Amino acid sequence: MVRKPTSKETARKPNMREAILAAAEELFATNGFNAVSVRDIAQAAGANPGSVTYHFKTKDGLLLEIYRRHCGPMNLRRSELLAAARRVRDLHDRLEAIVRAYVVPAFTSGSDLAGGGARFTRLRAVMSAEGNEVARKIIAQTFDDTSHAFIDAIHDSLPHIPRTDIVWRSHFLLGALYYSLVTPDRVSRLSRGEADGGDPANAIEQLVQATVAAFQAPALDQAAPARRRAVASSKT
Amino acid sequence: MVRKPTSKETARKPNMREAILAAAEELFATNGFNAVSVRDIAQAAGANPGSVTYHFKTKDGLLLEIYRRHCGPMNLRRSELLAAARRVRDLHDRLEAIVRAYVVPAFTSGSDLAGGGARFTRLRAVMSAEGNEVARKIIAQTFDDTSHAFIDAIHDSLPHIPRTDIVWRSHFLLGALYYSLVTPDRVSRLSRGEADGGDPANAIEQLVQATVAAFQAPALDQAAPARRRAVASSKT
DNA sequence: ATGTGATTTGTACTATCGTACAAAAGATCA
DNA sequence: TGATCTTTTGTACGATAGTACAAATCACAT
Repeated sequence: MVRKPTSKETARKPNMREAILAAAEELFATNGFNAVSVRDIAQAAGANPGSVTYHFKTKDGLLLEIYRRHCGPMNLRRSELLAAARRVRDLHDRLEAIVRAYVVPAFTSGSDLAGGGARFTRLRAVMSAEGNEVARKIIAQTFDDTSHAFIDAIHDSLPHIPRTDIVWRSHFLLGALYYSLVTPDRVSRLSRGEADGGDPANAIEQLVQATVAAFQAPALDQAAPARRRAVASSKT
Repeated sequence: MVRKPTSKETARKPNMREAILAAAEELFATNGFNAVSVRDIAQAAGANPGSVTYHFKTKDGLLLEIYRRHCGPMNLRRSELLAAARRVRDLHDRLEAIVRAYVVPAFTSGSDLAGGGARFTRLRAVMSAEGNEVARKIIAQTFDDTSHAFIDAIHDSLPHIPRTDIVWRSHFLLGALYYSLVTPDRVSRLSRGEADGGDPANAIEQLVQATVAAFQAPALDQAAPARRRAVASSKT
């Protein structure tokens, strides 16, 4: 007995469910979790508030489903790009390729693309800032593997830099990445219109170039982090 | 007629007002604006909910007062440090001093210190992520001058780098700074306990060193940002 | 001591929150 | 067509939100 894919076991009318997910993603990403009500989401999706409860049971459940929808494909894409990057021979080129593999999927603009997309990355940034519990749990258990893989890859291409420094610098990378997606207008404002903070290609190039240089910075001596030669010499 | 400073025109009992401000700052910085209720703040400060209304009128007014309290002193401190940094002769040392002047006040741990402090910086990070309107307004009109001063100073010490690139990189710096204060535990986790993400001195050194290197990265050619030499060929 | 203005308390009001649930509507197949 | 299941709607409930306000309390000058 062959079941038709259109009827029972999947949703009969997936449009509304998808519309709610998209609306919630957009609203959460721009306003935070607590500032957005279920009614706001329903209205933005052209649905009834009760429909949200029907599909996702709770507001937390809705957020959880957004994460479930994106995490897998995004990590897969990153893994593919990372594997390709690791095959680059030249160490400097490899480093740049690795950084690019980390950054590019986060900036994908496609709405339903497997890359995850800028909107989902921005959502993660906002949830992380709000200390959202649901997000914190799913992030730690989903992204840490990927993060370790990237850190290891970077470490391989920069053997003389201690792992600790690489962790810090990749942390800075993620922070810069998040912030670029959260307030792109600030770049436009501070550059007096000369740069478009909202242009993904621009942001990616700037971020990759700056980050590669940051990774290549000399290692910090662990023992005495406070005493550094540079600033003490002439003034201060 | 000489008025005594202790009585009428100031608050008679500033303790409670200060306690409310401190509690609100702490709660907003860790949970976001909307997740924290006036009653939560009052309870944390050992005060009555009505007391918050009395001193600050509205919840927005409370947030506004927190910003008013910190912005002035923090920018003053940064200006002092920046002025000192600009007097450094060696260009590389000067760059490091400038970055340090930007970073250090943001990490100050003192509770009522003029530096502004890590808690206030974290608050700004969270408000920025939430797209808080009150914060957005006061930030744009208070911090942009300082940001421009730093950008100009960095530009002076790196004349061959276009201003646009410097804007981007200082944007990344702020993002990294924010993120380090928002989720310091992530550093500890990813480094498997080898680094303490919560240690301000450590974070400052790592951030300064990585950022100086990022600023010193070669300039991006504005015309063709997509085509870069590094990744296409085998060597640089 | 007492009056006076500044603060704190207690409480209440209205709005909105997340969620539940019964009824209506739509779809699918015998 | 009618039976049955899924989805959508409409509405309601209890909890909690921000804020207002009168009464109580406090600190201090006279």
